[in-house]
Amino acid sequence: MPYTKDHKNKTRDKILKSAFELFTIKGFNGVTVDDLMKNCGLTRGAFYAHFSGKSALYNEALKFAAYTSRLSKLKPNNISDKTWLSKLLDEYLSVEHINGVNPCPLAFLATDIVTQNKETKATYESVFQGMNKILFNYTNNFSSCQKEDVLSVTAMIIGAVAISRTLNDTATISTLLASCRLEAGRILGGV
Amino acid sequence: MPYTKDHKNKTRDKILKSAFELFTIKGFNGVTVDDLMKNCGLTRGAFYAHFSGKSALYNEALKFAAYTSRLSKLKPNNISDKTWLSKLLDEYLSVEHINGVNPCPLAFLATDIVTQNKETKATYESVFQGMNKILFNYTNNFSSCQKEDVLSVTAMIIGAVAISRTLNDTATISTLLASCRLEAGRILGGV
DNA sequence: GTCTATATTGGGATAGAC
DNA sequence: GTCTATCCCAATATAGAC
Repeated sequence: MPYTKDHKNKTRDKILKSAFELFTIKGFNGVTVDDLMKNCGLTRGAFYAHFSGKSALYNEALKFAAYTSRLSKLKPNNISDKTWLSKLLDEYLSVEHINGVNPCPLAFLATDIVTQNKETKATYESVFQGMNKILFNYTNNFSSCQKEDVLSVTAMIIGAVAISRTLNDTATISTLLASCRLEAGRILGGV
Repeated sequence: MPYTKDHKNKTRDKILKSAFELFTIKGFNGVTVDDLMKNCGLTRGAFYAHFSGKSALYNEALKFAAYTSRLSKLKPNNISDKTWLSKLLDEYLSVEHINGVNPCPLAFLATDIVTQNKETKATYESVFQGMNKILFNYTNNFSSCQKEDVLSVTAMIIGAVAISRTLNDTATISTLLASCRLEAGRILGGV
């Protein structure tokens, strides 16, 4: 066999990773299938052996990004929930994140989702619910904060990242991220 | 004169208003000049009598939206800063806003801005700074809250609106908006 | 200032060879 | 599974009439 199943899966993952990166930078309509495949060292024709079209790819890329995001990482056993949560917030509200290191799809694709089909919107919605569940679970052991409080923190940190990406002034970005880090920690119960 | 200067200005404003609406729904690359002009009852050719191109229009539409936004409204003299601020937060975090009534460009265009040129990004940045100044000014008389606190509130309410637009479940939207309204009021000093 | 017509470019998707 | 070649449609922008 010239092309094994393993090879196909690797190619598929390469396309997904590359697609998500490009979508976060240029948006759905700013990315062409040609861009995408060139970015993987492949050509346009090969794309349709993996995905039915660009919309289906977008949905898959969103799932892929959520699955591999920093918030989905498992907490090591030797670390407390509180310490781990603090670390996650630090990473989420970091300049590295703004600059595109393992970007959170909720923040990087936010307004782009409005133009997508029902399936993709549903995926985004469930990723959002998942993020709230993850944060809430970590707060349970040491804090009395409610699900509603977590919702407001989620909105704040997603907003902070989304806005920071549009700004040019690095001082403003740093202040914005630091302010939200403080306030988020406070709302969640002294993190 | 068959076409007066006044007529041209009215047409220009009609294009700007219509353009901003379409951009918030479909994003920059999702809107064509043809869509735009049909939405105003005009044809494509006439567009270039008003704007040098789609990018220039986007920038102008952003300025237009900021200038006519609810946050830019002047406070009536017979209302206290605190009451007015409370009203602004209520409106900003309302279902009507999510559904597109006088939308805030900061929330509705957030990730779309990343793909724009320097001029448009600079406009967005100054609108963001303007929003923070407005909120901060209203808090001065009755609260000890700092500029940094206002920044975190701005991120939260922009994030809340941007996320709410992507969600399908109306219960989640209501809870999200209400939670952020409460938290934002608390951070700003009991509003 | 606004219209119709058109030049030109580019992208999504498919066909068929290897 | 991936390649090249091609079909088809759409979009930006301009030209020239009124």
